[in-house]
Amino acid sequence: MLVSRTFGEWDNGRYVLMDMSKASQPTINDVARLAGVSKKTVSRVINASPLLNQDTRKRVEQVIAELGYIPNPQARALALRRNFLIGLIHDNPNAQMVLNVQQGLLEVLRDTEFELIVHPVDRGSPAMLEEIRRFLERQRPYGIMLLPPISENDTLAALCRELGVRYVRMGSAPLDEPPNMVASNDREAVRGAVGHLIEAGHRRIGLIAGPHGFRSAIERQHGYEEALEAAGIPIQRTMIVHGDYRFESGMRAADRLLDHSPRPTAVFSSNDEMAAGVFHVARQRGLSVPQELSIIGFDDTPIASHIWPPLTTVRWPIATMARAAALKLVGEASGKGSSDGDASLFVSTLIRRASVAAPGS
Amino acid sequence: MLVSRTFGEWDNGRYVLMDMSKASQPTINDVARLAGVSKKTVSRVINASPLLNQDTRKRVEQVIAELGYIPNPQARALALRRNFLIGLIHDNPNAQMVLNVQQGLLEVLRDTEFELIVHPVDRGSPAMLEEIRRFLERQRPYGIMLLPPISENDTLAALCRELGVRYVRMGSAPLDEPPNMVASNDREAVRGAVGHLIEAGHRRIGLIAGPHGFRSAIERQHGYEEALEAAGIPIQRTMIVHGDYRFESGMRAADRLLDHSPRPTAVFSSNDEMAAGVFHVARQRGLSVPQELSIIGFDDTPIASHIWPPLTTVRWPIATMARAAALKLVGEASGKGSSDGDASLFVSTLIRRASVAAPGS
DNA sequence: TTGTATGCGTTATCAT
DNA sequence: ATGATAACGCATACAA
Repeated sequence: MLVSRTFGEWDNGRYVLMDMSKASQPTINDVARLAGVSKKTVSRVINASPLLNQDTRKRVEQVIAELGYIPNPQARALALRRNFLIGLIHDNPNAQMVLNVQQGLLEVLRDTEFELIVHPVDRGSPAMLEEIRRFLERQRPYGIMLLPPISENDTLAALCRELGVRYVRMGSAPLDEPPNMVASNDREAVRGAVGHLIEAGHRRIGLIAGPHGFRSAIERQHGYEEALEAAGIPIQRTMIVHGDYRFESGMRAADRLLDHSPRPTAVFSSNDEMAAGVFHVARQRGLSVPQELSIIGFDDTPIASHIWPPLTTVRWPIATMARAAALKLVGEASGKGSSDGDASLFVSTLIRRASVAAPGS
Repeated sequence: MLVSRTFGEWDNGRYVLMDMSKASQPTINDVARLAGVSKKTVSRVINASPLLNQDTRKRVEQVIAELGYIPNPQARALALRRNFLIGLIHDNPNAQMVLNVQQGLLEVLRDTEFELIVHPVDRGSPAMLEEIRRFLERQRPYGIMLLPPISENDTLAALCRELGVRYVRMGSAPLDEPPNMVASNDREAVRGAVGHLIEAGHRRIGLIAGPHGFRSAIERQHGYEEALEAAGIPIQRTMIVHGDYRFESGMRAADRLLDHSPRPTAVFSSNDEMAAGVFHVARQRGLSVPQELSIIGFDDTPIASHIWPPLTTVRWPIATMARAAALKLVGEASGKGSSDGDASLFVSTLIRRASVAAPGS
């Protein structure tokens, strides 16, 4: 059958459009017929083939515009044997971070033919890897972005390579080859933050570390330890308490730390949410921040600036990292030059607010 | 050509698998040949056709399992002339809400063949509608979810209907037919919250309203007014200040309200973030919360429980609403019964914490 | 109950 | 420079 299914028809040697109100979208066939060329020529126009007569190109483009023709992504994907989907796989680190990543990713993906499909998973579930494998095998995304903490899972990265799926891992330290990674320098950032406390005169500085097994937790703890060592302050194990990155664990950890005597005059918390827990405990104990207790957090989430007093914290350039990751994933494919897409290491900065002061000030 | 491209080949009357390491995925053809049936029969198995010999079904299923065969979604979409994509369109209300929605949506979509593709837009941009139209015409998603505040845009809803795209709007009040809507009862919820303040003895209650033109802002303001009226308290225009749902605007609004004399003894803020701004201003002025100033917020974002004192606020069941929305969108198509999918009205609840007390207590 | 032929909208091959 | 024809992987109409 040579006549388009619904969109138009030949009438007396002339192609006549149907009423478009309910008709399905125009296809490449409709364009071809109206322009009086073959499908392949239209395809060439769409894909910006260089060898093409300027006149025919213009004519075809005109018809495309008139019809409002849009190529069908599914058909394209089938013919090209590759699609234009970027997957975002994460296990709910924190809302602000996930959203910042989505924003950064989409800034690059916008104006390309790529779409972002989000796929949260449940770390902890033993079936997680199988679940991700099914997702990858089914959708065969063009590439995927892995967020911490599951980005630290080397087995997962191996799975991607096995399946031939492009991937970029986001993390607190370089944990893969540059093309497959965007990393912040958590260790150095924390070293600077704790150094800031030391400069302010603090010597008894508590650490609320992240959960065991998290790369970010390890890096940040190392940063803390390096800062103390550099200042010649001995590291006391009792001044290090682990939390799970959640508010309540921050409260528990603060309680443990503040039970010491002499008590610490400052606390570095490995993220803002736990730092907020420290604020609570300080208030319950009648300790004024920052006069009697200085606090620094990590992440610069909204809570850091909304809490009282505003929290000094470490900000890492999440959106920037996400943009870089997107460029690594679709850089060539989308024509967007990877001018700065080669960057894979990003510096975090200390945001100084009101939660730090000299001890006993 | 009758022989599979890469996956296996006929050898001496027997179908032999190739080395799978680098081969592309098995297709329906491979399954058909290995099982000794036609493609159509395999297709019937996949789509759970009722008229099918149990033996052949089992045999085919076995082969499918052995091969790890997964139907290609793009090919399916092309043949079925409909895909399995659900779009989430929003203009970044707040991170927690977007993420909660995603979570609720995906809870339903999990185990179905649907995937979620997120598409933030820029309200304010005059090209927004055209941008969304392009997205819809290109991807032709099976359905889309619209988040406030753009969900309130009737032109957008009309666009969906014009394009024949299923949609569900999420909002602060019923703004569409039940099948196309999930709504919370903001007005009633705020009435209750402000009623709570009145019961505690407050008579001078300030309102920080949301931005003009937002349905949620209007509903919440109505709730405030209804509560005052019910208690016979005259509504003073000077006790109502508009913000833009952001922290800083909450501070500005609080400054305006607290400049009054006599000053209000309580403030209802139309969201938590602005309420946090009120906390800041109160602290700057040396006003203790809740003794000298009671505060209630809206949303129950993490900040509400992390701030000091913990904020009394209104929690609306976002994830539940998102689940209901997902059921409305894919209910029949996914086989998931719409047992409670018919619900389109959801009740919010007042979460009582420590930011409310009797005036002057 | 199962198979054959054909279509979905696009791109690739190989002509011309 | 352009076109005819055959994929791509799956589903439907119609036979058998």
